[in-house]
Amino acid sequence: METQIDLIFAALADPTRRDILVMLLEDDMAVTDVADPFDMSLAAISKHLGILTRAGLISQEKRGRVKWCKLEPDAMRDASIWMQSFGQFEAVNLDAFEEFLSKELPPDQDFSQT
Amino acid sequence: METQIDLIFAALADPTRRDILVMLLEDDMAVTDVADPFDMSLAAISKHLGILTRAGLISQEKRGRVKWCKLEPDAMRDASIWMQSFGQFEAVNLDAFEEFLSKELPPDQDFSQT
DNA sequence: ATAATCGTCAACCAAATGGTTAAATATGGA
DNA sequence: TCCATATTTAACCATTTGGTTGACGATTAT
Repeated sequence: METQIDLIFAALADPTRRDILVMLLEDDMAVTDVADPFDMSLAAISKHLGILTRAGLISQEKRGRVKWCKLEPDAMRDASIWMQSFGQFEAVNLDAFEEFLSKELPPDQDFSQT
Repeated sequence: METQIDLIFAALADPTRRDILVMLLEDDMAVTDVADPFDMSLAAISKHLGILTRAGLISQEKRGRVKWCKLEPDAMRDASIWMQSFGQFEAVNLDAFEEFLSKELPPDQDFSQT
């Protein structure tokens, strides 16, 4: 079973898809316009957009014959939070702290006479 | 050409590898001990560790016959920063802001007489 | 010296990925 | 109605991915 975070990281792993997200930062875009700067078929871009959509990173809405792509930053936030919370745990990694202490104060050192 | 950030996001896309990273948060571990909780061959875990290593997310050091795996949180930070800076740009997305304004103040409204 | 442990490597496999081209489906405009 | 535009779908292809098993090299223990 593929979780949402699996889909988000997998989507972000491709440079074309990250570029698309950056483009959408500027403004909502039609599929054709998204495809324009890339040296790749429209069908390929359409697939990339499908992957971004399934990951929840963008949404697509059809108005008339053009389908508009819109950034959905909340989805990105989920993965970002995973990483940041990871950093939080890292900050309180007791073992690393203990190792640090053991280097500062070698365990066999005797302070009882000082 | 695969950039470091490609490798990092691809590495994070697999739940087994994310689990391994969480385990390494606790302490450095031998390959065999990393593999233990997983219902998967040692060789498979060895491959996952190789992918994490190439992404720079962990490092491996062989002491005697055991190879120790160690978390390298700096690498994660690169991808985290990509996402966060993305959020920064989003915060100053002028077009979205303009759209917000246009909803609050319909453009054909006439304030000249008030 | 022999045996057990730690880990990788090679060969293989099925499924997923990222691309192509060509045809099909809407929808909009003349 | 007929043509052009916008986008997806289908079929295909090469490569990558995530897993397996079995053999192997290196190290440690008996």
